[in-house]
Amino acid sequence: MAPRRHSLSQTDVAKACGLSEMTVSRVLRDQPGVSLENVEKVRATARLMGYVPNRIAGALAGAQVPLVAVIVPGLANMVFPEVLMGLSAALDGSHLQPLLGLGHYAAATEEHVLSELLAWRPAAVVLTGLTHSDGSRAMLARAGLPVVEIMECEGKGIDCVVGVAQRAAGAEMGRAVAAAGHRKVVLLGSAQQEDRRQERRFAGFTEALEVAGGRVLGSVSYDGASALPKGRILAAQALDRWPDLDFLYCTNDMIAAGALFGLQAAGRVVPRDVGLAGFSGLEILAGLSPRIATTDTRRFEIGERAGQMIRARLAGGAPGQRAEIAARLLPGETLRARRVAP
Amino acid sequence: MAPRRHSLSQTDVAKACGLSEMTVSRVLRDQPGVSLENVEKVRATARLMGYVPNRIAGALAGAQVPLVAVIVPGLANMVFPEVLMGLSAALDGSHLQPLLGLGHYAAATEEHVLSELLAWRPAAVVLTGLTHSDGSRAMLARAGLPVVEIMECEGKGIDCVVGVAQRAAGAEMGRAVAAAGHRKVVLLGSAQQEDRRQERRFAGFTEALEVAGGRVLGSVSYDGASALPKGRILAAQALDRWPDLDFLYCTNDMIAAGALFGLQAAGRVVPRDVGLAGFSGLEILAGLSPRIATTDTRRFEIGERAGQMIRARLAGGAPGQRAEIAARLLPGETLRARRVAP
DNA sequence: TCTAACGTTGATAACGATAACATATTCGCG
DNA sequence: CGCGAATATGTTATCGTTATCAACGTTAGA
Repeated sequence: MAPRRHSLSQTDVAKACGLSEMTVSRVLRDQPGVSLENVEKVRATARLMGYVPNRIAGALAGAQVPLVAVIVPGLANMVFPEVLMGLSAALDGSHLQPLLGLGHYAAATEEHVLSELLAWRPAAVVLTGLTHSDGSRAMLARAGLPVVEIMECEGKGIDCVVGVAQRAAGAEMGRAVAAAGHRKVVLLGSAQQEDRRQERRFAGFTEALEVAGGRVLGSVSYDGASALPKGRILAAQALDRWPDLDFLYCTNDMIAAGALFGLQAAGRVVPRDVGLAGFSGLEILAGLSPRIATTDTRRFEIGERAGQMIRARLAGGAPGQRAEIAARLLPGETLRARRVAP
Repeated sequence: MAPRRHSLSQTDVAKACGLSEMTVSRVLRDQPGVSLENVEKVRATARLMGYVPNRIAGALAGAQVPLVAVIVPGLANMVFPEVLMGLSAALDGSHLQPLLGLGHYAAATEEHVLSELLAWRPAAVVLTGLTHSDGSRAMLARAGLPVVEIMECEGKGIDCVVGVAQRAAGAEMGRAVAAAGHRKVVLLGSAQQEDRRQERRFAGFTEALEVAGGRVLGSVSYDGASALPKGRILAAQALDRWPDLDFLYCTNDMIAAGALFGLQAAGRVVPRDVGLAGFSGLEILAGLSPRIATTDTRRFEIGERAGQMIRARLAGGAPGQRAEIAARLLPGETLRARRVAP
């Protein structure tokens, strides 16, 4: 209707109340030191006028910008959406808003996106993984704000770290696989560069397996997005190359599900002939039969914990906090019986 | 190291170059009218100093806040993550950043989140669906900014609308199902309140099916998140109640995949005894066998188109744009042969 | 009665950028 | 050679809020 030239400012509310802007500001931020009478008058007037405070102006004037920059590599596979839900849940109630950037699994892109997000002078930053470009590190050092690195927790972080111990998770699965009597394992991995997490997991797995008398015959990997058909193809390749394998350890559940179909198509009975395990605990596959062995990495909790850490840091908490979320082994039905006959 | 009192402003860069702030500002925004010599000097100095512009200040001074408020109901099922990826792709290259809010499938929450996001005075808003509370509508009217409503496109929007025609998509599947010779159909739906989209889709499906001689026997529905086990349970319930059904039309692919397993567990051959179809075209299930008939709703494109519309509107384009993304029927292998014997 | 302390309010100056206008400087052309 | 146009730069005011400090009225204690 009317030309929305200057969109209803605190000044307007102040005038309408016959009070100063400062008093209005105090009321709207729940600061103490305003008479009850005026608190109510301001609240009522603001609501009546439909006034929404301008955080841009508030941020410029105030000490802190209530924004959290979040950079995740992508949203293609439910892992990071779940993290975001956890983060969002933890941030609810504070006035902090997540500002989302996608790093596309490349440190160079991450650096570019980071500079774009830091331009907002956010109160805190959430990054994925512990590997970042020198440029990114320099920017973060200059900005001097709370940083939370999520997903991994092996290695030195910039500030706070929340993640699952990939190596330990891999090792736990390695022990379980060996204990179930599997001996000749092939790894189904992603060819994604810079995937330290998979690397660590596979390393821990391999070591634990070998200690227990098993052996990794080799690995095959895919590139591109993970999806069922990829797993099927990889399983076929693995069977072709190592016909006597008796276990497939897959880098994620989607690949594992595809591999399951691939094994069945090749006439192998799971887990009698060949067992398999995935990683992530994607709820989406919870109903498959047989239930695939996997490691639940509790992504919602990771996001939630990250959010809590940020709030703690902004409330004056100490830097350098670390939280290790314990990954949970879900044995499912694709490992052989736990105990081999004596 | 040094106390980060005032975090490196344009003024500092200007001083270092021996130029005015205005010239620096112009260079950093790629505005014309600065000598090549000074452009390079400013760029070099800014990079050297590690200067990152402050968008908060820029936004307050300038006409427009380069932020897009995006409210999606949730991130639990890949639909909205895919939309976000499309949106993010379309926004790349502009300086627009998405500011994310979760509406949790409730109009009241949406309204609250909307007011929180509008406090940032974003340049545009993206909302899900065409159903919003009066409060939300009032706020948007007052704000007077470009609004894009996504996913649905049947009905009147606030401003721009991008979506698939749910009714038409349902009808297309209805015709295909009837043409494939299926006659006795049960609907597997979600009990989610406020799901207009499913409602329209089922209505279009039912009508087209009946025109072609088929019949909907009834429907069963679930609540909570959609997942494979739910589909399996629903399929069992449906078989129990209508033993002679010969088709299941499911509200999404996850449910359909579960239903497929449920049917197989009950000894029905798909599609000979019972056919089925899902909805969404979740890439994640692309490798299942038999490939499930579905409707690809092209969510990435929806997000992308929304982003393009926003950029067009902000560049002075006309309001009220509408884009209908054509849903794509993917017949898969769970419909009977297209032609029944003559 | 006077002063100190408190509780409440308001005036003023930032915050860091940009819009709009003003001011050199250079160039072309009659 | 001088004038207008174009180019390049600088000056000033402003965006809407909050920090800071000053000022007010009131009450309690000396």
